[in-house]
Amino acid sequence: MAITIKDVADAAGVSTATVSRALRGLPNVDAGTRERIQRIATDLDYVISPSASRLASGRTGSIAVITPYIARWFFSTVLSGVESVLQNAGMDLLLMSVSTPDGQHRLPPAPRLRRRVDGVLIIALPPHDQQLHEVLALNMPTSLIGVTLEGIPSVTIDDVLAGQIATQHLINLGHTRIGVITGAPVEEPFTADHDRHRGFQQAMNAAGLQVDPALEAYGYFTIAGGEQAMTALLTQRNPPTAVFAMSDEMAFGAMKAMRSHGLQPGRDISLVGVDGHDMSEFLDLTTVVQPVQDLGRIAAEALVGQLQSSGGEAEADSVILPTQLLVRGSTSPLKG
Amino acid sequence: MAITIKDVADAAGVSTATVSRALRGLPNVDAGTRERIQRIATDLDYVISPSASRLASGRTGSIAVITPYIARWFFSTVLSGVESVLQNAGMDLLLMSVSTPDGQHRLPPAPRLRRRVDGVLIIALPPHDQQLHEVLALNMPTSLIGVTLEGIPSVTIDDVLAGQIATQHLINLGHTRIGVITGAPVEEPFTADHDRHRGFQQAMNAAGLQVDPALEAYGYFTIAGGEQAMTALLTQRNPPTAVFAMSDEMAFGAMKAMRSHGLQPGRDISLVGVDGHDMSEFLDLTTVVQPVQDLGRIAAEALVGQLQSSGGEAEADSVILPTQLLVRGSTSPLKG
DNA sequence: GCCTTTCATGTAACCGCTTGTGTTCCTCGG
DNA sequence: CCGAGGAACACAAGCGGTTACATGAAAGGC
Repeated sequence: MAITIKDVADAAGVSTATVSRALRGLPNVDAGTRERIQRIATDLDYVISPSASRLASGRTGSIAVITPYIARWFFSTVLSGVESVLQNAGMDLLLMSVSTPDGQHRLPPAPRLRRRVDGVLIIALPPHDQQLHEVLALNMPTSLIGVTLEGIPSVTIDDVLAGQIATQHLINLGHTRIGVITGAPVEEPFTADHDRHRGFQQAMNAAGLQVDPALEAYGYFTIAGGEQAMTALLTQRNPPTAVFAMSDEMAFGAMKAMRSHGLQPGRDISLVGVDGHDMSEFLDLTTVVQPVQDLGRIAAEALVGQLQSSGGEAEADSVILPTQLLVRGSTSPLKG
Repeated sequence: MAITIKDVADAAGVSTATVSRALRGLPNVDAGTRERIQRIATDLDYVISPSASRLASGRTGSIAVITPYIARWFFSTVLSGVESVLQNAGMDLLLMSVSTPDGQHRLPPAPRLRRRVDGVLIIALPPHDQQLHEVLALNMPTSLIGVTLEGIPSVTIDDVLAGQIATQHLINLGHTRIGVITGAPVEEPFTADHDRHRGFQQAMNAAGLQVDPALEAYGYFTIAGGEQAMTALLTQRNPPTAVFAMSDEMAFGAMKAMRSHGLQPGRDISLVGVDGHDMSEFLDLTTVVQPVQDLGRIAAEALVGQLQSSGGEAEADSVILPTQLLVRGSTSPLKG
């Protein structure tokens, strides 16, 4: 059997209680004793049993990250931000994905959370998602990333603003027939989606421009979806001269569609995305950059902080991180 | 306090032992009793305490996934495959990244593994990586993904073959001056890297072609690295007519470099990658597709299987998954 | 009809740590 | 010189399950 706290205690000639306190840095332990215990623990190659510690203390020292997708750029990038914080905090990161409309059958996450984690981080689940609410009903410390919900701490960007900035950029370039590639149909008012669209409309209205319903298409936040959406826009009787894609990946798809139609992004049609995806630079895509990794990092820090000062209820504050328009070659002034 | 197994036992008028057996599906429990207990447990909204269960049983029901990168395509895609399997198996997935040569300071994973997980999945750590060996020294059930190591179960593709296939494709198209963009310098014989290079050499030799050392460049498996490498190749006095990039992402970078030099992939220079990256179709890149998600899925299945039939030592078998050349527009016959 | 199995369940000893409640021994002010 | 206060530890009762072993009843064999 592996060696236990008892072995350390015996070797040090103290009680297990003292070892426990010494090793965890609690007060009321003589400096010399503590040092000796630490040395002995090291010598004995002692490792605390997390299960025992958790059972006794009631804290699990781990937090769950719930996400609809793992392999998509946005989500994995957020995840990497979260991971770095949790690693530094010495907490375990339990990763679990949830079923998505298009996805396979997955177990709902809520039952697997109870008694298993101290807190939950949820990445971009739509605000009315059932599984999201099941998790919230658990009433454990939770932080949302990329979505806001009344009363729940969250970290996001200002999606309305992002939509405005992108659209305004196109307007500034002289475009008036501006198309938009959104995520999913309105049945699914995914916050980012919805808010960016509002920003789009506000910018258009402010400029006195019409939003032509024929110039809206759904791209479902995927490359393939963006391609289809752009194809739909291009086959209009009167295609747009500029397009706002609500994510870079959809913009990539849109670029492909443009090329298939013999059009060149930035020359024949202007295109702006949102994200600051790794590949956007490579593809010379103008985009509204959001600090994706920071989204995860800051949410994780907030949650860890709340758990550690676990005394009072955390004031459910929502953090809003800044975005930045990055102009590249995919947008250019409207020609003649 | 949350309700415990004791409460269920009392409500059912049986002992906690019976509840434990009934709920876990162990034999020697009357069907009626089991059913009644299950119903009561559900009614009471009972959830087992993982910590208690783990402490008592000695099994943690969780496995760690160790990876150098979380946000890169290959790694997050493997991870998604792993996650789906573990979720179905009802196991917890602990995600931890390790320090990389270029990375920040991170705690070594080995100490955090002991007594905390039942098994470990390691994604593409170089075979001689110190942290890898620290983990292996723990001597717990482990499976490698994307790397092979004598005596350790692993799931990979045949990287030599992948290198051959890619190179042979270029040779078949009539190319003779073939450049190669590898990962890191030989100090770091990352398996995939090294093996793909061997495949490259074998194909070249078999065709009686010279491998010009001047036509080798390091791309470090990143887009930016690929771009630099390609730039280096293009500024040779006698540039290659075709290039084998050992990963799609490096190939993307290479494409960018080519465009910067006014060259078009597939017309002026042929380019083939390895991976089957999401974006490769979009960029019309010829590539050797590997089943990345399956890599993770199969490794996870093997590990879970080993843990469940935990009796005998698992025969440390290495699974090799097939690859497939996907010819697209980035490669074409050598022009007169 | 008696003895051996087999099945269903109970009993209770852990699993390894945390923490509230003592107990001792100093230190210090008055 | 005495009592109060506090620092440094020890004690021991959990935390909530699991599981080896014991028990009793029903079933089966001869």
